[in-house]
Amino acid sequence: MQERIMDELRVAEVAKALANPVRVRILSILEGGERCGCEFVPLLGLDPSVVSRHLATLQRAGLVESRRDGVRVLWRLANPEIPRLLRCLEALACAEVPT
Amino acid sequence: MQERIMDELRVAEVAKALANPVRVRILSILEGGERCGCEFVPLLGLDPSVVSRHLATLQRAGLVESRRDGVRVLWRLANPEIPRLLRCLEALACAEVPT
DNA sequence: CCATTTCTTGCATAATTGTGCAAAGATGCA
DNA sequence: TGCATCTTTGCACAATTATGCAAGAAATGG
Repeated sequence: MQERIMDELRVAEVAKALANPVRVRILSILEGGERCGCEFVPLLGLDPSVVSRHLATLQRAGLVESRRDGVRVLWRLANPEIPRLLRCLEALACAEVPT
Repeated sequence: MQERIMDELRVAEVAKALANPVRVRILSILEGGERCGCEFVPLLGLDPSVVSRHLATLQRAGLVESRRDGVRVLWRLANPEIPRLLRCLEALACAEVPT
């Protein structure tokens, strides 16, 4: 019961990290491999500060990891299960036709 | 490219519906089968209006469906893939230990 | 040390979300 | 019709989120 609640909190936390189109896009880009943070700025058309915060949100949720390479920070998916999760969400996103 | 954006919007919409512990709990309860809306009130300890809104949110995302049975409304999962999605999220929720 | 590039943080602001109470709707039954 | 039960909606309020600008921090190279 208590663990149920914790479970649902953590699941909701992960889902919250996915609950934004920009962050979904970031993850799907990272499916292609490691990327420098600055690469996302032109790709997403957002301020660097905004990109930084989205990446931090994904990191807090445990979905991405980073390493520094000189001035740059390189980002990658933190878990090989993430593509499966994205496919799962896409399947439901396409299936949904609520009336 | 355009479809990419639509895709990410819809994925984020579905994720947004999952981005709340109460709604995750509702879905996991519905994994056990159809339930009357009023059953959730004592289970979740929330006002009936709040329960109604959470169910409406899940319905808008295409995750649950309902049918009326007299004065009651019975709810069920709208897609058999939802348990798989929940297991996927749980796996990531447990795996995450961000430092 | 200074300049450059990349990244993060501190505001401020607009928009969204979660909640409960009260009231209104919907349905069935006496 | 009137009542009881279940559900939804209108309103208000607190909390959270997304965004951009400006400023600061980190690393590199001259």
